[in-house]
This record gives sequence, C-alpha cells and structure tokens, in this order.
Amino acid sequence: MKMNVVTLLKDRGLFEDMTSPDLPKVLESPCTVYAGFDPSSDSLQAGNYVTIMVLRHFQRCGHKVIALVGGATGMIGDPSGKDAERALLDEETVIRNTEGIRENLSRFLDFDHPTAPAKLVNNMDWLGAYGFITFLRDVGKHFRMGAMLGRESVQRRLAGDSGMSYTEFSYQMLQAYDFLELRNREECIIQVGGSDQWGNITAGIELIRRLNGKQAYGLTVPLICDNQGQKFGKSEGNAMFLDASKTSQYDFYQFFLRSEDADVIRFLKVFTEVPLDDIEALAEEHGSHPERRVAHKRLAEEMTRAVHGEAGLSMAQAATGVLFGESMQGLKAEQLLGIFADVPSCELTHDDVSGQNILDVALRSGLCKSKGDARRLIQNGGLYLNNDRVSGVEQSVSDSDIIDGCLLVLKSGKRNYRLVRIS
RNA sequence: GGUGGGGUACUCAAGCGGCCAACGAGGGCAGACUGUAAAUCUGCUUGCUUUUGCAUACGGAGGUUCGAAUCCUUCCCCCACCA
Repeated sequence: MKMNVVTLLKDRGLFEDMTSPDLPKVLESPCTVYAGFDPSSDSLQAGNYVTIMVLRHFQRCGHKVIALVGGATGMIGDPSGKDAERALLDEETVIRNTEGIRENLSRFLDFDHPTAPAKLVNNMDWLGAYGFITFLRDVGKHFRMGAMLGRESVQRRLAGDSGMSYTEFSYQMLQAYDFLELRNREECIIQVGGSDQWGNITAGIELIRRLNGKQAYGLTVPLICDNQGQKFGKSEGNAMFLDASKTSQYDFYQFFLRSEDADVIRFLKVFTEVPLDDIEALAEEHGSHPERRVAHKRLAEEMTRAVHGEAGLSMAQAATGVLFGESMQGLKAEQLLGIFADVPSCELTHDDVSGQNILDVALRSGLCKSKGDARRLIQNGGLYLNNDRVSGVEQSVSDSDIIDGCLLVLKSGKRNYRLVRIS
C-alpha cells in the first residue's frame, strides 16, 4: 500500500500546514492537486524546485497533478511575501517567461504517466478574456472587504510605508478564481504552495465553497531558507536557474557541493528523492567525517542529475575533478575543451589576447566587468591565468600562455572559471 | 483636491551649501585560515586613468551660486491624515 503523501511530506520537511485536518484522509484516494508558478523570470530557480518536488511526490503517490503557469497573474504580480510593489512586466516579457517556465516544468513532471499524467495549464486561457465588469459581477461579488483587508499580505503592506496599489490588492481574487476554475474543469480539489501562499489558497477555498458549495483543501510547504535565514538560492542576484543557459551545469553542481554543513541534510530531504534511510546513513558519515563531504557530493550529484541529466552531471563532475585537482599542466587543449564544456566561455581573436595586458584580456573575456574590477581582483591576488596566480597588473599575455595556440583559462578566485577560445 | 512627510549607490540607511564618489550596516567579490563548509581576520565594492585627476551619479527637468545630494521653481512617484 502506498504511503500517504502528507506523511511523506512531513517526513521530508516539506510540510508546513494544511487547511483541514481531514486532508490526509481525503488523500487516501487519488485526487487532483495543483500548484502555481509565477512567470516573473524566464526560468525557474532552485527555490521553485521545492514546489516541483512536492508535485512529484504527489504524483508518485498516485495523484494527478497540474502545474499552473501564471501567464495572466504574472501581469499583475503577487504581493504575498513582498514588502514593496513590484514593477509591472510588459506583456511580451510575460509571454516569453511563460514559455520558458513551461519548458522547465515539462522536464520534471511526468506528462505521460499511464494512470495519472501531469498537466500544464496557463491561467491566461481563462483570465485573459474575462471582462472586467463580468468578473466583478461573477467573482468580485463573493469577496468581502473585511476578509480581503484582513489578509496578512495586505496588512503587512498597509502597515509598512510602501502601501499597496489596487492592482496588487486584486491579485488574491485572481488566484482564488484560478482555483475555482480548476475545481470546475479538472476536479482539482487541492492547492499546494509556499507558506506565503496561505492567504491566496484559502481565498480560493472560500470562493469555491460560496459559489459551488464544494469542499477544497490547501497544503503549504515551508519556505526553504539556508541556516542564515536567507531565502534559498537567491543570495543577491546569484539565483540558481534550472536552465543550463542561465546557470551552467558546472555552476549548478558547485552551488550544491558548497552548501553549508548545517543545511546539507535538510536539503537532501527537501530537494531530492533519496530515500530517508540513505539520508540517515549520509548524515552519520558526515557527522564523523565532515571533511569527506559525502552528503554534499550526493546532494550536488542528485540535483545536477535531476535538472541537467546524466550527461550534464558527468560534465560537471569532470570539470570539478580537474579544476579542483592538480594543475592543468600537460593537458591538451582538446582535453580541456571537453572538461570545460559547460564552463562559461567566450571567443576572442589572437590579436585580442596576444601581447595584451592581462587587464584587457580579463575584461574582454567577460570575467571582469570593468578594468577597475580586474585591477582590484589582481591586486587582491584573485586572478589566475591557466591556474597560475597573476602577479601584478602589468602582466601581459604572451603566445606561450596560449595552450596549443587556441586556449586560455582564466579564473577568478577558487572556482569561477572562464574559458577563452582563440580564433 | 488640501495639508504634512518622503524619493540617496545591490538593499537598508546617514548626510541637509564646499572637507561627498557620498558615514554606517547588510549583501556581494577577493585574500588568509580550512574540508571547494562554517566562524574569524584583511582588502575591495560607478567607469576611465592612475593614485593625482577626469567623467558620470544622490526621482526627472530647469534655476540660484565661484561651488549643490544639500537652497529655489516645476514635474513625476510613494506614504499618512483630511476632503
């Protein structure tokens, strides 16, 4: 017999709250569940991955899952969890982002499942053409001001000093309506989301009850933070994207490999499908030999495989092996090219490089964003050419630095590599 | 529509005529120490040059002044209260 999905989520630290204690009982028979994804970027990030995992767990437990891309609501912006009004995205951007997210999601959910295939929907399909007057009459009528104003997300914004626009205030109606729509057309009775979605979810449940007299449920997932309380994977513009063109396999792998000790076991539970017993064993080994970093390696491995496939993983591992191992002396350009396949690279002409000052080369390669930036890096001793520390700003690149006449390897710090192909 | 308070670099937040490329904190980057961890310590954090400058920059546009983030005008935006 299958494990109840609620128990499973609890065990993995993926459960925060539910709207009714009856939910586990309801989930004993197959249900339809949905989660929404906001197209505020053209690629999902590691933070969204938690929600994807939850849907996967539901699917594994025999439930039907729907991933909703907020093509329409993305035009408005969800105020939940934000303390300032969000800049509106133009329609074109939202459409492009919606497509990107659609692509991302399709990699993680099973759309060909024999009994319960996943489904992807876009709320633009029903909200896009909904007239304002009609919407107010049909839907708005069922929302009470008191309840809307009482929402935590609204209250916090009103209490703060940035206030809130009517547009964002209306957001909760739209998401509530999504739930209603899915309840009607897909028999979807459960919505899952991050804990910041509680208000939006309950708004939907209430709307369904008022309009259809039917029961619906909500389940929330804790927001995943690192042990510093920072929102996961978003440490200042360093978001880990689930898209190789935005975050290379190598960087992705490295990100998880470098997780803090205090986080790694929890991350394994939350982000991967490694059985809990195995995680327990990893925790033990990590406890006695932290320097071996077995848990870190497993985490990075599982994540990279899930997101970038077996090929992506082996590339990332190969690169890691070389880059953190011995020097690169004696390696041929061809070998290096293979190893560095997914390390960010650029192409420069021979004249751009040969005889040029190292500052200019660092700048042209895109490793540094300005000459001043490059200069600082070198003065701090943080720039490496072919894994040898650059001694000073006067150093220049000579032909003998160019490996096999076609390759340079630049590095900033311990781990930010940049490959320069010479044409 | 009225009154009052605001808009400063990635974020928060000082500055309120020259000493301001702008205190401080956080974040980020780099160095040392380590286990590609944490904690700690150090340096950097607009661009170009070099260490002396130059150009941009304190919501937008004008103005006053030898000189403005700082004063004035006007516009835009945000907040609170009143209508």
